Amino acid sequence: MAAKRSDAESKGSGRKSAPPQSGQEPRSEPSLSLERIVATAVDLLDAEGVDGLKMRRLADRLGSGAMSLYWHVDNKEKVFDLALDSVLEYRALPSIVASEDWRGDIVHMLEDWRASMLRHPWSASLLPRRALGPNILIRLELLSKTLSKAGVADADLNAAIWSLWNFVIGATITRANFELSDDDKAAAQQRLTGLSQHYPTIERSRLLLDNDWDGAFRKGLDFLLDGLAPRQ
Amino acid sequence: MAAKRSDAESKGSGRKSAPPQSGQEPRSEPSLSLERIVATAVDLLDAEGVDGLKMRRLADRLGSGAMSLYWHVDNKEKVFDLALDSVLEYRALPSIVASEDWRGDIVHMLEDWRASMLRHPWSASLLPRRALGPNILIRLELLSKTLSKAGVADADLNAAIWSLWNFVIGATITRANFELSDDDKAAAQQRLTGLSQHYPTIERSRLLLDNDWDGAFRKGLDFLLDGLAPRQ
DNA sequence: CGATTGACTCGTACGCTGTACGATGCAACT
DNA sequence: AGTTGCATCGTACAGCGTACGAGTCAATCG
Repeated sequence: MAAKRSDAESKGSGRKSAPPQSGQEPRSEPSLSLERIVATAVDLLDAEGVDGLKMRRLADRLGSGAMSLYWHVDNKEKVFDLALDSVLEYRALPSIVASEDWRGDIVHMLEDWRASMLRHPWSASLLPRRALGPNILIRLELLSKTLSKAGVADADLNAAIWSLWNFVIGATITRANFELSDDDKAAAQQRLTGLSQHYPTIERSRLLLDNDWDGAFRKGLDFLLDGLAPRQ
Repeated sequence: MAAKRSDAESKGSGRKSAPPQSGQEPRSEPSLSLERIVATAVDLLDAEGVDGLKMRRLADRLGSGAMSLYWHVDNKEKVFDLALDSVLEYRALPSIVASEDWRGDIVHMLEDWRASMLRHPWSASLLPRRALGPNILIRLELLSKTLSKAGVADADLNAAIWSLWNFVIGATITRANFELSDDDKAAAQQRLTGLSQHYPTIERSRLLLDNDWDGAFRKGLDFLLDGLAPRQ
């Protein structure tokens, strides 16, 4: 019977109960809400990783029964979608609309993007496999507008955007997952040393150990941007 | 009691029964083997995706009971590791050792890498989250050696390798997942059209629809390689 | 030769998962 | 007072990974 919620659009809004007009509480707020569920899901994901998000555990944290969540959310998949997009919000610099420094604008947005995902290491691997939420679309729109302004030809525009997307995604996923397992890294290098006749070069350069992710990200980004629209 | 198998090293080998010396079968071959399990797992993954790989279903395909698999394999995770690495094998061009065309060698290897993963769309998203198997290490070794030969400074070598890694990973994951859902893409673009006041630029360029993945990959790769070691 | 061993397979069972279904409570409106 | 609709929860079910122990069969040993 009950028609369920299922706002469909975006993550927020939807609370319908009007604020109290007079002094006292007219209705006790429902204890659950989409916002609270999503925020708690993010916390749980941060703490336990993708595999650690279980509906029962999420409900426990919220102090509710597992099935209560399904009033606010269609299924577990949607929880991932909402948690993901909620983490990707971007407030563009106010300067950005009229900025002459298109390159700085792009670098700022992409570094913020990467930083946001690294703050929630589960998010990067989720992003390419799920629907594009509004927050990520805003970033793409900004990218498109800025590159266009920078003089990238219309014919190259989409390729340019996807190149930057690919680079950011790849860099962040890799960084997030390597970061989580220092022991494994050491073990891998150890194993490498034992097999140094097979992999002499990467063994010598200690590829698996001392990698300057942040530096490599900036460098690669510069290479890419140079190629896309050479600095004059 | 039984000490189990658990070869630990690599994917292959391990079969111990000697071939028949005389005319007739000396022992009936065990019906299961690591090779057969891994090959069947790859098939199942190709057909049903990551979520479709269940131990029981894998056993069904092999005509065995589910628990028989655990004699050959520690757990389900290991099945993923083995399937993944088995799909990343690379036979370098024989020319490559002495080749002067370092750029061609790298492009060839990276395009082959990407093509291998696209043939098994589940593999790309798995790669950055799992241990580095021997086949992927061979590719990294080749990359390192070739870039070194191309004149990349030792100090930049690791950054260069990871930049290429990031780009290939990101491009392949994105392509593999977008490729799987044409309907979703159309729906997204549809939704975009409805909201064109929010995303005018990407709506106009039809970013979500007509994207030349292969072309964008080649372009981005060229930009990156230009930046890493400019053509003389 | 019978007894033993080790490689290999499988049936059963347990705890955990996502979620369908229906019952319940409660505020607001008719 | 009765009805409606929002919100919550208990129970139940099918399916999952896999621990455990029993079973089979060839090779080996005494």
